[in-house]
Amino acid sequence: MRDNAIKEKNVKIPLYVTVYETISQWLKEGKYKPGEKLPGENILSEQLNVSRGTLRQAMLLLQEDGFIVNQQGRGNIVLSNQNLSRSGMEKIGNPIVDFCLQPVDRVETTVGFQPATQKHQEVLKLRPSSIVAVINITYYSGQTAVGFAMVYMPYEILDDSSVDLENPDTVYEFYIRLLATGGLYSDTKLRLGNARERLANILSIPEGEPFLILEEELYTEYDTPILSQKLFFTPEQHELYIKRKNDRAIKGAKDKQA
Amino acid sequence: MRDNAIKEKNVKIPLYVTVYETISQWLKEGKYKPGEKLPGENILSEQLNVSRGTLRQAMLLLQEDGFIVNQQGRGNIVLSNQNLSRSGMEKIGNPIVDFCLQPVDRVETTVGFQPATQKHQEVLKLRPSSIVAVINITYYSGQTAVGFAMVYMPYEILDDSSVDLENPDTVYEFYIRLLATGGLYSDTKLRLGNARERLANILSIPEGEPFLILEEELYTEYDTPILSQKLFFTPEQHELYIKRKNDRAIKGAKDKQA
DNA sequence: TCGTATTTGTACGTATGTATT
DNA sequence: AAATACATACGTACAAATACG
Repeated sequence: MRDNAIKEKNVKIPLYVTVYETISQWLKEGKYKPGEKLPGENILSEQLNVSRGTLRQAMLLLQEDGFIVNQQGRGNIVLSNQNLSRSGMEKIGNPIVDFCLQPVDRVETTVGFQPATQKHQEVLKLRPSSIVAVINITYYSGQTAVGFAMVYMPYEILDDSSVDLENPDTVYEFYIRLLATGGLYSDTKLRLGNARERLANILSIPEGEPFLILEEELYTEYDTPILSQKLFFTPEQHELYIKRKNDRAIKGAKDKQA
Repeated sequence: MRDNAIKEKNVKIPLYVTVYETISQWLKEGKYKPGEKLPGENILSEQLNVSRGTLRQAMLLLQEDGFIVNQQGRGNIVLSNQNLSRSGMEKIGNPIVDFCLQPVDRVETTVGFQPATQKHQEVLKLRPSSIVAVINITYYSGQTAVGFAMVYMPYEILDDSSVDLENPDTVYEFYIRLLATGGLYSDTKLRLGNARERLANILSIPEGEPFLILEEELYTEYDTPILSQKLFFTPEQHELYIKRKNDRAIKGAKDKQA
């Protein structure tokens, strides 16, 4: 395998990723069933012609994906948890679409620009003279609106990306691709609100009816703010899923609270 | 430092954890400020008298905690993000208490037992003859109830833990400690419900008023179910926070979707 | 119950590749 | 183009936890 990796075109895929893909393939094929133990790391690494260190990097990935757990002295055990279930709110995505009980089959997008308000300057770390793109999106399932989004983004981000700002659909595409970008994180707040006139109209629900509000800011891994948005959606048509998880206690560490 | 690690009492703390603690201490003290680069890995490892591999294990922990990011060719950059903000719904905890706008100053707990229903048998992977502990908890802020929890747990778990089953307060303590245990994960569903008579009474809200319902099952890292619970809480008094995060793209991997 | 074998965890060292400055 | 810095990969050795006879 080491030789293959060298010959392999010029698409530098790390060896441990290849190993990860090989083993996860095995698991999907049922070569090792849930509850079983994988062969020892020494054996596996020999079989795959990689060093044990490289194999262990692959094992780490397999663990993160919930394919296996490992325990010192026991081995690497396959989980049932082929965790096919769709990912939940713990990942960045589009909750209005992802968790809608009805299929969302149409969106309406409008794009506008305005000078950054005081709040935008703070949240998006912009200078006073900056321009902010305002994207409003209404989501429909059939004839009924199931959600509404107000997205604020520094103009520069859209500009740099060579999106056709005249075409709302391309802007929407860009927004969706942005949400799927790796290495982002958010601070998100979820609460319940009561429909005032405007939103009650958009979502076609009676005034005063409750609906869900999600407010969040998105950042890159370097802490650069890239987007601030406010989502409104109907509680009747949405069920949110979350996969919650506790940190695994660091073995030997007394206290990770500090 | 290698010598120290050997002499160090007999509390086997891995060296890389010690290194992690040292560096995170430096960052808290401001030895390196946000935006700055840490010294190179070779230099750092020499300074700390550890191998570069060990240092890199510590760096991994620092990244997971959001202290630094690193980029090939640039270096390890300190983030502003001293991530002091309390953790959100992405971690297992007690949302009724954690996200209540008012301080929760009193809980009332009742404990009962019943044979496992069909649903419990499925969810908690129990045999038909099993017994399930039913824990009901009402949370108060002053005189008003802000939340209510129905917790179902296999009797064996409580039994093994030598909890005084006659004393609801100890059972509550045990439940709270359980939630803080490392290595757990959950499947959680969040939706909105309308108060029927019983809950409307408990939460002292008008019948028909909306409130939040959180249903979840908790598992150990070995996929063993340990608890199933249903939480009800008032939307007016709660704001949920979530830190959402996208997987970091694996460098060189074409497609992790598979 | 007690060793012994097995299996993962930690730590070192070295070499080379690749991205950024 | 060269220097710097992180990324990958190999190999070795021993420690610690678990399983087993």
